[in-house]
Amino acid sequence: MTDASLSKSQRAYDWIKARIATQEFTPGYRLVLGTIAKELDMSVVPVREAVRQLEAERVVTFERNVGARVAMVDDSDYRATMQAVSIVESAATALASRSLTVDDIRQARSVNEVMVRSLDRFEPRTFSALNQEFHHLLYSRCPNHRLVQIVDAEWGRMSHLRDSIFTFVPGRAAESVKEHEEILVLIERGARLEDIEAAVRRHRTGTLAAYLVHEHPDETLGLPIEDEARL
Amino acid sequence: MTDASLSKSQRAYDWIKARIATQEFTPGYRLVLGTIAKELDMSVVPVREAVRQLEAERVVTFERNVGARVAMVDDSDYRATMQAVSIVESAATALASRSLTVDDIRQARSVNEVMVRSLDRFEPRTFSALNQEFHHLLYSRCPNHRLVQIVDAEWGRMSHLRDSIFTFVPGRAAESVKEHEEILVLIERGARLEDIEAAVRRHRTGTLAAYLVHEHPDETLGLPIEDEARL
DNA sequence: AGTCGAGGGAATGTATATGATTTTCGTCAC
DNA sequence: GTGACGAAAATCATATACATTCCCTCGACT
Repeated sequence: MTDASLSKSQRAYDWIKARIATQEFTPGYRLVLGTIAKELDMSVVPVREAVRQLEAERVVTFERNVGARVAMVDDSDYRATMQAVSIVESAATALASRSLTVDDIRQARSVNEVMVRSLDRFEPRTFSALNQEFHHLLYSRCPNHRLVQIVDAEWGRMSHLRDSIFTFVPGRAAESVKEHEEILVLIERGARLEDIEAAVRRHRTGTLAAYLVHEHPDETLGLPIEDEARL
Repeated sequence: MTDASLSKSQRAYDWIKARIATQEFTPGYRLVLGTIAKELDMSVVPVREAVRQLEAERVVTFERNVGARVAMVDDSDYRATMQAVSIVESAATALASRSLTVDDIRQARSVNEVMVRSLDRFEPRTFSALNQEFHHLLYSRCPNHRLVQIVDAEWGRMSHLRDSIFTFVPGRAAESVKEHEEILVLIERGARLEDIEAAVRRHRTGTLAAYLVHEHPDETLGLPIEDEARL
């Protein structure tokens, strides 16, 4: 048993989520309550509860009297989520900037330096993990805890369900680490919050735009390009 | 029976949520599964599921082996949520602006005019409902559906759990409707998205700040005032 | 080919047992 | 008499097994 101190529904939750994270359950996979229950040696009720929790997180989709399957993330979903992240995370980073210690900055810079060095033997998954770590260091100190929660939730969902954006656009990596350093400098200088926010949003929007251009050259986020760039 | 076509857990969900909305269940109220189950003439399982859905929406808090109670919204929670709304909604409104029809604008303006006329016999609840309607008209057309979901969720939670902000600061109402008109003009003119976003955010931040000054003159959102104003 | 109906599989719901937590109450020390 | 500690009981969440209901599939019949 994984941990007897956890409730069964919690164990079921962790178990399912782990399978999704390791791609053992890929998007579209049918989650059958009875099967999972037998596998975990429990009745269906805790499993059902776990599944509905995951539904609330939008990690699985659920249909009445039919069942659950691992959520599909189509492009429009992906773009929408990433744009939402860019908006909320940039605000959170700006709000966090005044609470960052010199040690926080040092840590973030050291992560970014690892990213720079990793550009040679480029590994999208590793790079993405480092990228997430870098950004998390910068926004997680945000005094508005709710903003942090929103960013973590949205980001987490994507990393479970989708490959890293750098899998599709490895060329963006070099530009990305350069912008990271610029953001760090802005924070160190105590730049205006709106400038920090704008810089982070441009950085994130740029990465997303690189993906869009590469994968879907004909589409935008639903707006003329010139507007796109401004937001 | 309310509606036989709904699942029991759905009925339980609606029933509980309605009670919270009508203040019959006030924050802190203990939700006892068995009692609710008997009241609704069903077993505890659907009730339990409904409660956990509400937990996922952060409308109730849940403690293992103890039970659920209607969530308390303390000031810091309230401020954090409202700040998050101001950030996301302003972005959503800007992104929606290009999709608004002249009829949408006309409708919004007419709602705002009702608000203006209601300033004489001021009713915080009614005014707040109109306010929500006004803003919803402007952001709900946002092509990024996720942003709309986030705003709706956060806003909905507050209106269930808390009295309108205008209950505390009725004096803000007049200023508010004036800013609404300014926002409408910006949208009509096809102003830059960043300007629309900034205007909406200032508007919302201003309302929140009015509340803070009134209720807690000594506190800020965790930042020096000058930074506060900028974001 | 299209519709109706039977059957299997899986989700939903009930009744009941189990287990954890909180409260109550009685006893003992001060 | 008052306060504190501990045990027992009540309360309620958690989990199981079983029953029911629903949806989908597949095959027969028109």
